[in-house]
Amino acid sequence: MSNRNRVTIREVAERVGVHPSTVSRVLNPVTRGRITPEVADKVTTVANELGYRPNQAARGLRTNRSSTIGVLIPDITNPLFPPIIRGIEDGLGANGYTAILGNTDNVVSRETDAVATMRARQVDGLILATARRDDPLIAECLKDRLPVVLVNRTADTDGVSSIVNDDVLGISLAVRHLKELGHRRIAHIAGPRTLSTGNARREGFLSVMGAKELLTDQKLIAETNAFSEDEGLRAAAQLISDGREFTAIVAANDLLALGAYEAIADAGLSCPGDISVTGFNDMPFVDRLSPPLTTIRIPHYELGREAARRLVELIQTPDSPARATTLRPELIVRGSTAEV
Amino acid sequence: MSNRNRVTIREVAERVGVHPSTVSRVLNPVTRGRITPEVADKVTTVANELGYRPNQAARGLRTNRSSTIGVLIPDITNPLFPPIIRGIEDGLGANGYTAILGNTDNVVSRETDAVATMRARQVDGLILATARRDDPLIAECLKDRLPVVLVNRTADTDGVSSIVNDDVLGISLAVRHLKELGHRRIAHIAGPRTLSTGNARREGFLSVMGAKELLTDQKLIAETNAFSEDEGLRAAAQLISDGREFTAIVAANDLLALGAYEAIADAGLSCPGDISVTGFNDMPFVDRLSPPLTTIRIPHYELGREAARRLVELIQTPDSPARATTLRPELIVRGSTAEV
DNA sequence: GATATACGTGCAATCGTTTGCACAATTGTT
DNA sequence: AACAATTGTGCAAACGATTGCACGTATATC
Repeated sequence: MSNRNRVTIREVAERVGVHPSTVSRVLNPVTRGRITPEVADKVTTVANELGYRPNQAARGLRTNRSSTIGVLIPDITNPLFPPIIRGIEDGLGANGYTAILGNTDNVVSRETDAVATMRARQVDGLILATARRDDPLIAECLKDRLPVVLVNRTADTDGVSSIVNDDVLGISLAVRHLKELGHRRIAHIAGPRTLSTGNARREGFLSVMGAKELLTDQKLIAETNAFSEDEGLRAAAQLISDGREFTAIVAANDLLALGAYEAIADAGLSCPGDISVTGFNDMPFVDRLSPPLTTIRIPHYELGREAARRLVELIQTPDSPARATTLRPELIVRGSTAEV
Repeated sequence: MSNRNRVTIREVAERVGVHPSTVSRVLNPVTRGRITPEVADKVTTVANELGYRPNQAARGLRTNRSSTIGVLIPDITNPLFPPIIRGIEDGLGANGYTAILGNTDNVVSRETDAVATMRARQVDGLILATARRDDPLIAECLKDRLPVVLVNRTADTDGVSSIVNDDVLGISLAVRHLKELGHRRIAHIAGPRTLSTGNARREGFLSVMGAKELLTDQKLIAETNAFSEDEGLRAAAQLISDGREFTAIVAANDLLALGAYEAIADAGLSCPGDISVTGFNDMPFVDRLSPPLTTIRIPHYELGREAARRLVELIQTPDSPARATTLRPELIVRGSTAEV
């Protein structure tokens, strides 16, 4: 359609009686100073009158920048991600960038695919919430000098900036809380080791239990393949049926904790009467469960916001050194934990 | 950066020994038929070898299309929207389009703002989940012949396509269910009249109650200013304190129903023992509340998917007539409703 | 076998901005 | 007062893809 956003820089120039390049310079904050204020004023008023909006495609073609950032997440439907995305979009928007989203469903091929289409769209950078610990995509982006920031998860590759929650601290908050309630034998439902969050929380649990000289016992750690309710149920059921003694479960994630709720009920036990449970993430509505879930609140919005900030910084200063930022989580005590 | 996505159509052409325009024609499905299969094969293989990806900015500049769609939602953090967005993105992606999101927080100025930046980015169309019943933005887009589809909400403006849930049917499912349980005096916590969902559900309630010859009573409808838990609490508390007799509440939305839960508890009553409650939306985790919420499930993903499909159709056939599509909701019976 | 038609490909203009270079006008220097 | 330095603006060439037009060759028509 021809009349859609039709006012160009040339029309503005003609109306004012100057050359298009002058208009361009006026509209670019960096070069505005080089133009006589009088002319500049005239240009800006006419531009506003006509409702001029620079054509991003033309600009992008010339400058090889798109003011667009690709954001990869596993699945927007997972309640973990909306606040992160919101933080990212707010942070990018404040700097004139726009995000385009890609859902990967944790499928590697969809991830490479999404990155390819995003790069075809000349994204100026990438924010990845999908990183696996050994993600080849990251190295590739670094090689091509495409700015990348990891959020929520980190990777083993170095040279890449990441913004993550302090998982070790989070786990230690949970363990300390349980310890204060008198718990000594504490089990852990661990997340997948291939994900940095699963790994870090697992390591955190081991080290905290050791450091605090509480009882750490390999048999009290149940492994899972995914952060899902089903896996939580399976893992907790196994812990219970193994007959090991424990009075509390630290789950690596709220969904795993929900699964644990079910397993406990299935075994005819009660939470927190027989077994206390803690989660991780503080997802929406876990305060409405029965019992309301004691969990670790992650500053998701800030995670996203900080990732955006960091990426913009990286675009403006391409060779600034990689930095791993951790944000502090918070213990939220509710009804799923009680004294022994 | 020069080496980022550096392979152009010209390089492919040189490698094959043909003119760039030939390469372009090969790569465009519409014009591929016009060139010798032999040459075409050579071009495609070389293009693949070199990993050629068309520069979207250049293409967009020339064709005045961006393959980008603007999606406006109130707040991605509201659990209602992620599945809709996912549906939209899947639907758009299947057709080569990419979505850019804008959160408006239901603030009018942010909405106009977001539309402006999106149009500067030459979006090929807009999907609005933010429409108020009298939204001037819609008329403006229609005037400028920018394809628009409304999703989840509809507007009074005509000439615009919309994909919404069948709210009247949804409410009637809830009412019929309650009637079958023996309820006769049923109250309604209505949503804001300025939103089509609030309005339609309210109208639906009135007509169904009338049609079913159950008792409709203006005093049994409590108005709210927003779809929020607080407003639900306030409205339900008022219904209760007014001393009107009723045995069930049909809430226009799950959050309002949650507020009703609180009001019922505050009044020392029990749900469903004293008062049955139904919600609307089937948000995540309402099955984990106590009592688990009986509610109306909206096909959110399909709503989004259908909106994307419709918009693509509208882009391809700009003058196809506007169509209002309603998708059928489903009654999900859980523990918050019981026999009188 | 001559002319008409179709076909495949090349040519070149174009989309709207940005930006290095050039040039004129102004100001400063001695 | 002559020359140098500075300043403000214009000029024109990109960026990479698409597409109407033209042209030469192969095929069809009689």
